[in-house]
Amino acid sequence: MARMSATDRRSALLEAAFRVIAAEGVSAATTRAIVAEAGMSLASFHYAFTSRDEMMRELIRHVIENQAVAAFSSLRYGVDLRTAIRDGLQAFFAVVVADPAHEQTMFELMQYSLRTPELAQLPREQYSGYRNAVSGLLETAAADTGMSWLLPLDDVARMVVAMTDGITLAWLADGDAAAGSRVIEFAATSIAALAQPIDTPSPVIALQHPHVTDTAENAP
Amino acid sequence: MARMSATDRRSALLEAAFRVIAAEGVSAATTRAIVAEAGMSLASFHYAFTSRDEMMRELIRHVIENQAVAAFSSLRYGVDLRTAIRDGLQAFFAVVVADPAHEQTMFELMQYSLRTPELAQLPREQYSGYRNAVSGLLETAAADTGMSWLLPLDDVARMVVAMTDGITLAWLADGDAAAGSRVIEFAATSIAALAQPIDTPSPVIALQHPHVTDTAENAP
DNA sequence: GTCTATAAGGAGATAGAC
DNA sequence: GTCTATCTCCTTATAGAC
Repeated sequence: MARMSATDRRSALLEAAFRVIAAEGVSAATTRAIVAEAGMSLASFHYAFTSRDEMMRELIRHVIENQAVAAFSSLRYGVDLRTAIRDGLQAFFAVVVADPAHEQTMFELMQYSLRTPELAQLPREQYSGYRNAVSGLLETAAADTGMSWLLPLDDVARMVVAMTDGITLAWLADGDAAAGSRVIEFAATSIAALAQPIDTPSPVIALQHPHVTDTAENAP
Repeated sequence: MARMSATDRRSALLEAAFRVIAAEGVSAATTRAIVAEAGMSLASFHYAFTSRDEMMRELIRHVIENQAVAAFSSLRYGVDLRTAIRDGLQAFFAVVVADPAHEQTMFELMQYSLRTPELAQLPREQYSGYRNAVSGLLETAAADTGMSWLLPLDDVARMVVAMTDGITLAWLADGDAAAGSRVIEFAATSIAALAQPIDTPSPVIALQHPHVTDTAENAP
């Protein structure tokens, strides 16, 4: 193999590892399978990384930082809030359906992190990142349509992330994309109902949320 | 080890396997780890099962058939629909929080199934089972409170299952149980809004669901 | 029927030639 | 720097004593 900088070799191996995992799962991502995918010799792997564990840590950190929530960004203007949310969710779902292995890999890497003590806090950062991205979009969407959220923005984002995860997982399980789209239609309505027109003088609290059960946090 | 019938030995090994997976993940569930957990010798494993693969198939079939959705069943009577749904969701979530390893194991076994060609159709049955169980509860809850669903019951169940999956996954990631409970409060309101009083003569379609995007099913 | 001992192969990691 | 060849460990599975 031609000479490559250590940095390039690391990148090439990380990309190869992701492809192997997407195609065959984490358990199939052996060092041998990864170097074969990257077209390198086995020794090159340990020249670039001190161990397979180190590579997995790097891979997970990388995918968490570079997660493409870009799908959401296709916000249309001049539509009502529900339509904006609906479009965003359907666009996200279309990306999932077009590349199911990618989302499945994200779930697998999350499981791997949760099972690896030194990586166990990464999913927390990952979900915090999801919520931040979604919060920004929700804020923009509400502002553009003259609405304001009746709940803390982060909680609305939590609900949106929960819906996308739930719909994605169900689709990975049963492959019924039409049903996923139907659920998105209802979900968009539900989420839009968590906002009210901004020019309403007296805040109308139409939602019931009498009390939140006291449940202690666990120690992840 | 004392004599055991082959059936008892299989059951004991399946339970031991589940415990090992719950504690350390699928990748740690080697035949050696499983027989150690069950207090047997390695040879006993292959006396009960022809291979580790066969044991995993049996384990997954078993957990899918015996999944405890019993948590939902704590339906209170004499309350409104939203409260009934809220109670059910909070009861489910309390079970998850009390035994996180169990839910994590269910997700891991689902991933394993999806990655194993001959088991790849099991998650479909699993989710169909979830929806059937939830549908029954939703039907009862609506009937008891004099309400009727504005959407196909199966679609409402889909939304409930998506919410529970999404909330569970987020909690496994970040351990914020209070946030999970808050989302449940909002979700219960949203889901209850998909029903209307049964004695309303003219059906009031309050929901917007203009059109469902045509998305073809994938081939799982 | 249940065990110990071992076969056969795949894994991560490294030595040492070039 | 990059390779081939190899070390060592751990895996599933089985042979054969009892």
